[in-house]
Amino acid sequence: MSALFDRPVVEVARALVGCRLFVDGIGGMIVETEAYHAGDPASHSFVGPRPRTAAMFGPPGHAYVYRSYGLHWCMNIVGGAETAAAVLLRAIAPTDGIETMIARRGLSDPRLLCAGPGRLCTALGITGAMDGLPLDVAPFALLPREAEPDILVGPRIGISKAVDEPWRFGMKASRFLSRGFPSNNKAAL
DNA sequence: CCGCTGATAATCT
DNA sequence: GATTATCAGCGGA
Repeated sequence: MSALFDRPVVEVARALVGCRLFVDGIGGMIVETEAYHAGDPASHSFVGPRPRTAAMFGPPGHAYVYRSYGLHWCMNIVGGAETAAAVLLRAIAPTDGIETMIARRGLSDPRLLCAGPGRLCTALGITGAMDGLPLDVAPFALLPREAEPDILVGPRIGISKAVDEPWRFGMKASRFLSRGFPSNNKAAL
């Protein structure tokens, strides 16, 4: 498939920063990601295939959508050289359909519309009904980035295993990150 | 700015 | 019964 996904998932996560994602034309630029795969104790795919995680074991370029803490949806882009690899979308810089996002989110601060995995799914209208769907077919659209941005690197957020792996990536110039990065970010890789 | 807490349901022990 | 790849609201520093 796409050469984008034919590399270690950590590199896929880095390469997705700056790409653009739309659902029914609503979305913006991906500015924060995290990498997971089947050899990673923090990954949903670590314990092998389950009904919930079937999409992670499916083809690259598809969505893996799951419910988090009982109330939020979170979306991954499946892909990477490892088994059952996927990239969690943690933040998007909104560009298109901002009025719709404001209505769905119930607030107008543009910096908080898509700053977090649950928030961006609400803003873009992503639900479990989209689990497993291909991202190159409507309602989805995934566009390559135009230039390689400066990237921030840090440990992943909200996990209790493999907490020191520097597999979280962010766009340095973005004001739309879900949280800050460690100040001494050496582009480890 | 920071930390605490409740909400809520699939999955696991 | 406990845990979880979270968020919003609150109160205190």
